[in-house]
Amino acid sequence: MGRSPCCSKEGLNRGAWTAMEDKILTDYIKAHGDGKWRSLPKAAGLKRCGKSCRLRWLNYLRPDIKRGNLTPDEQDLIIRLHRLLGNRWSLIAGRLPGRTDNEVKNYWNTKLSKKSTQPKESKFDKKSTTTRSPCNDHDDQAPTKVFRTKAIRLMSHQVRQVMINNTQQQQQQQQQQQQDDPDQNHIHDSNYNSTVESESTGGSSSSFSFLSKEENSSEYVTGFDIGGISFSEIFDFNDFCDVNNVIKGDIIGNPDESNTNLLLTEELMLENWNVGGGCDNQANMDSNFGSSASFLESGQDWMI
DNA sequence: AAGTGGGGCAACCGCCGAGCA
DNA sequence: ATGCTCGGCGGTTGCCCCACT
Repeated sequence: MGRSPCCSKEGLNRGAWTAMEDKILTDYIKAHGDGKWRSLPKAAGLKRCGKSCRLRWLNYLRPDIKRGNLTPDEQDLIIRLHRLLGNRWSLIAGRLPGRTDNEVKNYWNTKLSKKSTQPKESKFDKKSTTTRSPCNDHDDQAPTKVFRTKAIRLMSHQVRQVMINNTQQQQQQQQQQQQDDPDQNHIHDSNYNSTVESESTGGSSSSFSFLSKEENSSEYVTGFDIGGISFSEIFDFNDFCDVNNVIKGDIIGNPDESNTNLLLTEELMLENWNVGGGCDNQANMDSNFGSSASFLESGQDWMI
């Protein structure tokens, strides 16, 4: 026996929403706010399942929904995030302001999956559950494996701030190297006391630290673990540059600022892809993006 | 003009984890 | 500790439209 349906389907409308239903739902949510999806249909006088109402609101009726074709930049970002995150559409959509997971998913399944190739699984995928790939083009490949989203979200409740430190010596080294070769990919963010060096410079051992919410301490802790998983297992410090790019542009940056930051991140990511050796470095790229996925998961929870 | 196949997209389905009693 | 409810997610389905024959 399967599980019981989320709500009785008897007497409920199904299929496409009418303009009247849309108006009722919109008016109700504007007046009372969303949430309480189970009771909402009855309260609003809709003959719809609560889940259906939620989906309709989130995917279509929300005022901040951005309609229309995805821009080339958005398409490109979807491809890259998909390589990083797998079929975790909600996370990908979360990086595309105004776009819904359903829209991203549909777009991927109908268009981008044909454009994008997935040469190999990322390191990140190894700890994942197995799901069936939605992409028929890859049916002959191993099933896509992805992390379950919520397991990682726990992390964001425990860790509230990311601090990235370098020793003074390292900073001096980097300054020196920057003078020697300004084209190299050094990244410095004084606001967050982070200086991270790209692997193209040889991969120095930049350190980074975290402040826990509980401790609320100014002491930085390195080499901590989360739920028995050492952070060093997730991050490859030598390859941290790419992770930092994501942090700089996407996490620490205000996600609501949308395209400016979004594109900035894209440029940084692309820059490192190129600097890091392009296609020859694909394995590392996948590794790095896999590592950064855990940051992406937590979204603005990382921000203070 | 009618039939057919494919693309695009909205909506549904079932599973999972969090929260709560 | 356990069971239930709820919200959220990814996978899948089915309808509509359009291009092509």
